[in-house]
Amino acid sequence: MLALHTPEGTLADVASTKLTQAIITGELLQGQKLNEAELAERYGIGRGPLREALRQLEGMRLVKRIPHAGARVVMLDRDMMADLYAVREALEGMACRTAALRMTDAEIETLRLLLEKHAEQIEATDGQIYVQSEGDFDFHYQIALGSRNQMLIDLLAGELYQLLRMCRYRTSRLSARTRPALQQHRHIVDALTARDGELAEILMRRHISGAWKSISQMMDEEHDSKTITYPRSKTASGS
Amino acid sequence: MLALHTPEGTLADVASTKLTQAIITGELLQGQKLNEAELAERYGIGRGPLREALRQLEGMRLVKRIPHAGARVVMLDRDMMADLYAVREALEGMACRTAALRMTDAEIETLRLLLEKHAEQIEATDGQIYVQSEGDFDFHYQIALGSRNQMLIDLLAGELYQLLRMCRYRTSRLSARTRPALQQHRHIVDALTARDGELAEILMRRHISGAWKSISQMMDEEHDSKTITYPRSKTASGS
DNA sequence: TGCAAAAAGATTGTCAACAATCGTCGAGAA
DNA sequence: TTCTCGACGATTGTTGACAATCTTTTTGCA
Repeated sequence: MLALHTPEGTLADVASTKLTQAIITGELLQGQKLNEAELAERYGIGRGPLREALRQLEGMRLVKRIPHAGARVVMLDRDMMADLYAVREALEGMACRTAALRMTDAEIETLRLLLEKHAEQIEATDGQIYVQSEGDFDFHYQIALGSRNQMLIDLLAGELYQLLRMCRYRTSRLSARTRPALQQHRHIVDALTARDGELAEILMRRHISGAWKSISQMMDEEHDSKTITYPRSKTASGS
Repeated sequence: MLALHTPEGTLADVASTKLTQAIITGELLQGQKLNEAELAERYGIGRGPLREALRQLEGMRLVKRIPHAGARVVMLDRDMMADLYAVREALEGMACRTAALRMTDAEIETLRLLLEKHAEQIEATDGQIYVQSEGDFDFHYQIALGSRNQMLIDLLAGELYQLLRMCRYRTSRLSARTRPALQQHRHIVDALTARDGELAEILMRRHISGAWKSISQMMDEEHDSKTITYPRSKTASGS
């Protein structure tokens, strides 16, 4: 009983978790075709459970299935990321406003301590850790929990955050705004402490839209240097 | 080639659609155990596709699966409905604000015509149709489409609206606010026409939170008359 | 009589083979 | 040479049987 060989119960759920990880880390590339037989082989399971896992990932918007044509890893292009951040802003803004009313004093205090830990990590690694690590998600996740809205929690934790982590892996070395982000987090906690829901929402929305502006801008620059513009006309795309 | 016998391609997708309908209409009761073999028999398919359909419904939050214990229809209790309406308010408010900027004049005009059709139906049926029918969803769905945010559209159309329709079937005869609702819809279209995103958002949020207050209040009254309070103490609950 | 444990039954999870469908490659005609 | 049609191969969709797990019933003991 040293180590339970499967983190969750069924093979389909295990496969679902592993696939999620593989997609987020980029081990499975964006737009890549997912061959059922090959994946089943790789994870040592039958195609039945694997298909169930794919259906689950489809629900999380990590893969797109087309009947009789197979599943592909979702293409997280710029438009989709923009949509994602817009939805996230609305949802987390609401979470923050609600959390200001419903979180216990103890929970808010825990949040503040969490930020202190983050601050230490930032100093220790000179600004590297905060954004890259999952630490940032802890903060946002704790606030989602604080809203006491189970549907909102599921929505954020189950779907949006997976896509968001996928964004991060793609753009991790682009954005290095760890210190301003931490400062914004601190201000949010202050608003929560003051039980000022409206302010907390505004700060959270600004925090998220700021993050998007930063990422968006960095993508522009990256884009210009590489010039991977998608072919807008069909000028001999074959060769 | 008169009629394609299956609306969608795979059996799993067909089953998914049928199950969704069965759950929403209450043919499958809330909290009811879903026996795989029995359902597969009923729909004339194997258990494989049926299990995939269940996994898909789980993603839509219409059923809750527990490993090795089967799937049950979700319990749409009052708390969950409150959560649902809160999330919906945030999401549709955002959709409305964005739609005010992105919808074409033609689309807004179409919306207005839609409302006129609704008005006729209301007069013809003396206030019955509007809320009960899917007509209301058309309006909200069109605005979601107008946001041009695919993620938001999927979220609303694919998940929240199903649950919402489930609410309706449970509380359809409770709420009869068809005329005020139509009037609110008209004001929203006016705001869209004026391209006033902020006002459009406010009006939509008020519309939705008003709907929830109405439903919530009616549930209270229904509740009091029936007195189905959950047992708060264990006073011989067995008999 | 009441409780606990074990066996029986039912249900879910998994697999491997079969059928249906789609994409591709090549042959033939314009 | 290029387009179309048809056959082949590969992949997905589906099924039924088997294994693992949970639930219920029954039996034995205190």
